[in-house]
Amino acid sequence: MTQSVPRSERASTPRSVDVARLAGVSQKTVSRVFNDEPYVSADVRRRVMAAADELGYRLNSAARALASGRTRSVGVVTLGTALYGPASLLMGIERAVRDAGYALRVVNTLEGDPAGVTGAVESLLDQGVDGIVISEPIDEGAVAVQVDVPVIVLGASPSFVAPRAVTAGVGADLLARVATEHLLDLGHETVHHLAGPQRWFAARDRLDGWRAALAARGRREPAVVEGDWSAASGYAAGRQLAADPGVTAVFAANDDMAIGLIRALAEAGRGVPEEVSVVGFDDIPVAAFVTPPLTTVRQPFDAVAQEGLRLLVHAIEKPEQDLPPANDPPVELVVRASTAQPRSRTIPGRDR
Amino acid sequence: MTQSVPRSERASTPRSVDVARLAGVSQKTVSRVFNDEPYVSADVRRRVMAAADELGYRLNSAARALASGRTRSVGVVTLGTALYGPASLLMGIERAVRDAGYALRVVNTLEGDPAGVTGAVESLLDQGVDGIVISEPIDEGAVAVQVDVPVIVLGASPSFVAPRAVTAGVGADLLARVATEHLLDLGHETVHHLAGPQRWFAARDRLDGWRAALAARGRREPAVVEGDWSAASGYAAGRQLAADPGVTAVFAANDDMAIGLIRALAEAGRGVPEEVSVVGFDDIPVAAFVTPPLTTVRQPFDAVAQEGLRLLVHAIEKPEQDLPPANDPPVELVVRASTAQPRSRTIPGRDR
DNA sequence: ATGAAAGCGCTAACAG
DNA sequence: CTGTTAGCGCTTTCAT
Repeated sequence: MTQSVPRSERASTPRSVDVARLAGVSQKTVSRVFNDEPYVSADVRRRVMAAADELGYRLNSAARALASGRTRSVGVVTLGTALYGPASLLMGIERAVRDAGYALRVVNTLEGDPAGVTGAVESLLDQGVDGIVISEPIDEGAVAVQVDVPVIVLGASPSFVAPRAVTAGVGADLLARVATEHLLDLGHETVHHLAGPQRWFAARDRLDGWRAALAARGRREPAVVEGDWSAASGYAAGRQLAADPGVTAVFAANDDMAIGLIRALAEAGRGVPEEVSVVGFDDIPVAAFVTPPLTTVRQPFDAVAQEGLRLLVHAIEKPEQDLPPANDPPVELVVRASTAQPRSRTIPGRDR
Repeated sequence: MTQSVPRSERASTPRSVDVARLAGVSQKTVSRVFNDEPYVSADVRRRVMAAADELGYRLNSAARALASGRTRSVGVVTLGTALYGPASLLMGIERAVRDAGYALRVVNTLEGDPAGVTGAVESLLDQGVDGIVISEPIDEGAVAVQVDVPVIVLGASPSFVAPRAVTAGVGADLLARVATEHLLDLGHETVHHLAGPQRWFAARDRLDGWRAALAARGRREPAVVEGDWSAASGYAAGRQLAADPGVTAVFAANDDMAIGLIRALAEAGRGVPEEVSVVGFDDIPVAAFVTPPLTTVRQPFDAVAQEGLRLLVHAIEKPEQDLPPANDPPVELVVRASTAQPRSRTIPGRDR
């Protein structure tokens, strides 16, 4: 006999057949109702829903995925840091994914992880996602996997390559350009740059924007100082920059570094903004409340996430169509008290 | 004829039968190899792996989940904020989940979301997770769903109820107690508290710890000022507290609020730490670099996540066994420059 | 507008 | 140590 109680208890959770039986319809009809398919009379739909409710029925996503070949989920590869930028983007992605009707699976790549992005993507593929978001990646060369689902890279330069991959930009270069121009507009001869780690695309973009702004006005390009995003590295850079009297304006690639920088400057007796102006990047929550309140650039994380997801979902659901045009997210410079005109400008008769 | 080409192209991805055929074994053996089951000869294992490699075979997780009844994934419900604390915890959870061999699915509950935690849990259940982590929840009353998988609540007081739910504590009350005692030890008569929003368990725990510390020494308990975690709310609270000359020490429930508070105090001419000592909570990355460097309490996010996951995995994999004892994560007070002895103590010919 | 039948690719249970 | 058989609960395809 094979009629015996199969697997475990069997008294378990209800399946669609149970609902069908109770509603007096076929199992397929239950499926139709739960998938919002057409050709189900309002009455039947109601009866099915009632039966499902009574039983506490829940669609089995594994069975659904197996039968349909789609998991209705997207995976995101993140850097695994609580840094304000990446964390904000992740939250934006979660929201956008959910709004699009997908579930979200997350895999981090720890810095220094040998498997890196490739390993993370692989793990997502094992899980069977319908699409992949790579958030703020660092440069590790191309991803060495055969990826057969659409991939979108958020916040990387378009040079990031992968099959079926598109890029949706934070446009950090533009933002960096705006920050640099603000300093130039105030009258500074040139602007120094406290860059992020150059393995990060996000850091490189900011460097590019800074460079472009200087070049556009024919200004001298000072040597770049590189930090690691941390306030501590900003502090170290600040000690170095404080020693150079030619430094009157610094654009830091993120707010944490800017804060460390300002502290080092202050300790060295070079007040901000009296002697040196500083612009940060991100507009972290405390930026308006540190001393001095930080002029910074705000990134539109939610907009970037939404935009990226729009493209990804399009690629998933309409594979044969071309991608819709990308919309550029808004740019915002928040001017506070850490930037001012250079001294030589405010007190004309030479420097003070 | 049913022999015609079924579903789509069929030239698609390889399945375990394909691997089996190529390796000259049965399909079940392939399954054995991929599940690291015993009783497979080294030779067969090698052949199977080689065949899988050649074909680019990947286990189909949906089929596996359907057949086994387990998804090998855990879901996490988070608050959807980039605040340092919650974001750090999330990263810790991701790591712990992956280390435990599970995949991670994430659902946020936006503050003010009508569906709330219940909706988030529901969505995780729809996705078919094996276990659920609820991270740093806010109080919405009990979760109104029939949950048939283990649930662990991170950073909530044990009063949070749900079927099969256990709590792994951040032990924020203990940490808050340490912070308060530090201030008392410095000689302050009492300590004011700038609390977080009381709907958050995390905020309540800190309040409790503060209260306990005062009570233990028989100190007067000043009125609590409540903020919303933001530096802006800390600033507002600071303006209020600055007006009260009796305030010589404040314990803020997080660093952001502490920073806003310090700014307001400074603007009101009440220097930190000369006139007022301030302790924060979290040790955010910039805490050491703001002015003055912030004395704060560091939460062991990774340890909490690991500990929580250990319990959850135990509950998933050995449902009939009792939970192992919980290990209390380490406590750390980071003393920097925002705290000092009160003036009245340092000036008179008394102490020192 | 509804139903019947046939898998989706894998693991479980039991033989050998 | 290895293979056989029977589903897991749903969607697909094709009838009706």
